[in-house]
Amino acid sequence: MELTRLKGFQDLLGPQARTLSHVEERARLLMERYAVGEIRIPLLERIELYQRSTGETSDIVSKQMYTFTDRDEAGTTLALRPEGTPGVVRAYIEAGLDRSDPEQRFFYSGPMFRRERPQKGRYRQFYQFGVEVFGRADPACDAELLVMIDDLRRDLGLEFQFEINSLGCPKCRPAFRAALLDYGRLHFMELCRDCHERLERNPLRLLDCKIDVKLAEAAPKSLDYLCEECRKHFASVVGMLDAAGVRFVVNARIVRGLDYYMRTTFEVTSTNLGAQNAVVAGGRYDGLVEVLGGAPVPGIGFAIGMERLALAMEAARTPRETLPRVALIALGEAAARKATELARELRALPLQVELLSTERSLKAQLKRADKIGANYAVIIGPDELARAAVQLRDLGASSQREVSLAKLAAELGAARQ
RNA sequence: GUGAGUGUAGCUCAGCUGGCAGAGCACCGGAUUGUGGCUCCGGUGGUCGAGGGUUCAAAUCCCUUCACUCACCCCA
Repeated sequence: MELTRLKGFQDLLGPQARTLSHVEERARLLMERYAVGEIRIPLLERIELYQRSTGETSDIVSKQMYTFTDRDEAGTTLALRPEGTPGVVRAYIEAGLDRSDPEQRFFYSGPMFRRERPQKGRYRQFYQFGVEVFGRADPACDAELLVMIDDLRRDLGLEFQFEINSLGCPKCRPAFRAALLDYGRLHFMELCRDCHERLERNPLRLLDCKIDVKLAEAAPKSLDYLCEECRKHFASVVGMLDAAGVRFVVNARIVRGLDYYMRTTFEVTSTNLGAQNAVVAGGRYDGLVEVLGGAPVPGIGFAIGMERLALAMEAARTPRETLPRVALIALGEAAARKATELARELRALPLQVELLSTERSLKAQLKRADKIGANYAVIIGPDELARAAVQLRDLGASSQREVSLAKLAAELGAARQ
């Protein structure tokens, strides 16, 4: 086969697709309870949107975007969205909400694209479910988002580790950054090769080096450099999380790779996911709306890695209840007509009903019923048709009895319990 | 971009120092005229990832290449 799928792209069949949809359905339900409205935005944007917001130096913008030139005269460069936040902020400003009605909460759900080397839990097209809140600078908002994630976790029956940190604001971050830079230069000879690179590009990243763990742990911490307002904000968030019963740890090494984050940042991980174990990440980005040409409105948000969450679900083997499944077996043309009508009736109960191929033998159809995991087989042939009845077979118990057509729905309805 | 591992039937894999390509599962049929699973019998199914080389002979050895997987980087 030569027309195979692209590297890092995946086909999700049956159960896999189902798990992903299930996670999305639960998240959507939660959004309703948190009064968060939906936003649908394009998959394609001008490249400048990401250059300005995500940051030129970030790996995402500098080497992971799928870009191409449009066919217009100007030759506009377009990019498939590598993340959701910039597009949402753009739409928010474009709708004039930053001026007319700044306090807004949105969620989005859909595919993102990054051209990275794929590995477990990381794909070139991946699905994110994200929430963005605008116009709220108060710590209660930060805490509420984390509580929201904890609610989803509980609803899905999973265990997560929450880690939070504060990166400070434009007032206090420069001092921290400078201290980190000094530290890096002082210990330059002891740093790994990647860290030499990090020192140049993004000193904050020194903190999550996995090689020189001791060196990273001894490095200056942003929490020690917070200004008075940032310190109060962070303490407030911590207090609210405690009060709400969210279990978390403060981890001074949680930094985000994107330029726009400030103050509260967080990362939520799940064990047994392999190396790519971050299922949710986010933080506050108070300057971003302004950077993209809007009013100075604060913002905060997070994104859920949907397939990572789905992987965690599969690993936890969280069972889901499903409707009893009925295989409808018809023998002959007249019976098939009756079965078509019957299927509709049973589905309305509701039951999962699969009408099997009416051209195959009874034996073949029963075999098929077993294969698809049906709980019951309803058999209707010429004899049954004449008596206005069906054979109701319990495939688990291997028992079978004749039931009149009039009573079938009631019988199977009782089986739903 | 870097490193490691793996490519043999639809799936999981065996195949030793080179000598007739195999097993289990799955699929189809039969044993059973309209009764699944269990059992028994039979059957379909192969570019041994691809290309080149060594050899009387290559799935096996050598070279090249491609794909997949995991990890690094980075990130959801």
